[in-house]
Formats: sequence, structure tokens, C-alpha cells
Amino acid sequence: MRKRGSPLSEQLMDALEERGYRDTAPRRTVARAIAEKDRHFAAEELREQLPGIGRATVYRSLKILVEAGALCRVLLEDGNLHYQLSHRGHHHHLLCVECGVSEDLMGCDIEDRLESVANAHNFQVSGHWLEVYGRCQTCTAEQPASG
Amino acid sequence: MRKRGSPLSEQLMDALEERGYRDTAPRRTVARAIAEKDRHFAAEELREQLPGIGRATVYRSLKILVEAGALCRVLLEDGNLHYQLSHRGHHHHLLCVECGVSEDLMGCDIEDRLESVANAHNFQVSGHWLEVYGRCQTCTAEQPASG
DNA sequence: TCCCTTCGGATACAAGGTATCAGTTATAGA
DNA sequence: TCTATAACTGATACCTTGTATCCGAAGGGA
Repeated sequence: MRKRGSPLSEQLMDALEERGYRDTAPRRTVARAIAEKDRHFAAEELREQLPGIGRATVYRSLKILVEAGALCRVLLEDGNLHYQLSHRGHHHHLLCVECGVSEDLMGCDIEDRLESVANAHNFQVSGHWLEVYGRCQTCTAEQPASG
Repeated sequence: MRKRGSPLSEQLMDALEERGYRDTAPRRTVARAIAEKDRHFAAEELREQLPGIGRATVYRSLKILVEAGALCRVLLEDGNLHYQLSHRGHHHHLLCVECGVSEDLMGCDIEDRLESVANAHNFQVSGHWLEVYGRCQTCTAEQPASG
């Protein structure tokens, strides 16, 4: 009897239900709004878009979605924290400072590198946070020699 | 006629003066307090330690010290931002999640790696933010098999 | 010393997020 | 289906980490 959303928003709800969270209308609304985003977004931006949903509910939903691994946090170059859909496991982001688009960075050996460098410091790595800033292909093509 | 502090706090003041900032008593007090820190610290923590200095002054000093490259910002695993002395150029941190100690990570090829991986995505890298979390040698030795 | 600029401290404001709490709803079980 | 109850919601207050404003104070060159 579930009100259906996009496959993506269903995935978000599934992630929550797997963790024992209830299927409620406000969460569903939040999930649908997030599923429609094609890039990272600020919490406040999402909230403004959902005037019918309480502020606390939006923030709570974001928090549990991050915990559930369905969303990931993205640190912008200016220090602001954004959120972004995370379909996959651990990954990093290539963030375009021009247009704001982000690409996932996977299948690389950054992890192994880190591990070996850290081991040289007798350090046991348990996690890391990496964001890469730059310009995407499109923006580079449009303004090839800016700066 | 300058009231002398530790060599480290002098370095901080020098960094400010090089950038045209004046040598004032409150900045000197902040610099001395920072120089005594042996690890990363929160802005608020520093302020509490300096009740005679205005809040705005503490934050302003931190800001200009970061701009001058004498301090660097450290992103903790929980998303909190701390500050830390930065004697050298661009580097990363190995942060111990047990004791909070941090080691600088330099002389590695992470940059080159990033560059080449990003290039494979047709991405022009302009910057990045990397923090590595784990356990330092001491903490690993004390609790070899925790977790 | 004068004068101008920078600085400092108090304070208000802001962004982004959390805690509290009373009322509501989802869901398991009878 | 009804009920009990735990989880949830929204309003709101509060917190944290800063930034902006404003006015008096101080640095520092002429």
C-alpha cells in the first residue's frame, strides 16, 4: 500500500527500512526530493524546497540517510557541507568549481597508496576524507585558458 | 621593544607582519597560546583559554593566521573543524582517532596519483582536501587488537 | 605630537545543525 | 479491526562556529 516514488527514492526508503526506520510520509517526501537532485545540495536548500516538512525532520532524515550509506556528505572548497546521493560504496568526488557538477572517483589505487604511506609512519588507517576540486571536461572546453 | 615569546610564537607573529598585519598585544597572546599547543584544537577551545581576549579577536586571528599559511585547518572525522600549526607548505594529516595526535604527511605521491586519476576523467585538478584517520603507533601498541 | 589607519572588544547576527517536548502515526499483536 | 506503544513529526528553543558592525583605543609614520 506504499505510495510509489521513483526507483531512486524507493532505494532511499529501502535503505532506511533495512535499518529499522519506519516508512512515513515526510521521509518519503524528503526521499523523493533528494532523488530528483542531479548534484550535491545543501541541507537548507532541500528544506526550502519542502515547506510542508519541518526543519528538524529534514535534518533528521539527512542524518539517518547518511548513516545508512544512501547519502554522502561532500565538503566544498569553501568549507560548506553538502549532501549527495551515494549509490555505491566508498568513493571520492571530483568537484567542478565552475559548474558544481561532481563525478565519483572509484576504481583507483588511492586507498592502497594512503595505506602504504601511512604504514611508513606506523599509522593504522581506519578511514579518510578526500575531495578533489577542479574543472570538469565541459567547463575546461568552454574556457580553455582561463586563470 | 617587542615582548618576546617562544620561537614558535615569534614565527606566527612574523608571518602576520610579513603580510602587513600589526604586532599587537592581543595577537601576541593568541600566538603564544597557539604555539603551546601540541596538537590540533578547536577555535572555541582556544577562546576559552584566553578569557581576556575578545571572541572576535580570537576568530580574526585564526583567520588571518590560516591565510598567512602559519596555521592549517584540520577536518575531523565527525565533520568538526580544528586548527593546527603549519610550519611547512602543502601537506596532509594523519589523525589518530584515539589520542587526537596528528602527523604531517609529506613527500608522498598522492598529488601525482590524484592528478593522473582525475585526468582519466578529463578533469583538471586545481586543489584537494585530504585527511586520513586511524591510530598512531602508540595507540596501536597499547591496544593491539581492539575493535 | 598629530593624524590616519588598523585594531579590539562588545554585541548582534547568521548558518547549519541538535535537543526538547507534546501531539500524531506506523505497526505489531490481540 | 482495534489497541497499545514505540517511533515519528513539527514547533521551537538552543547550540556551535563563525562573521559583520560599530565605536573607542592604539600603532606608527611624518
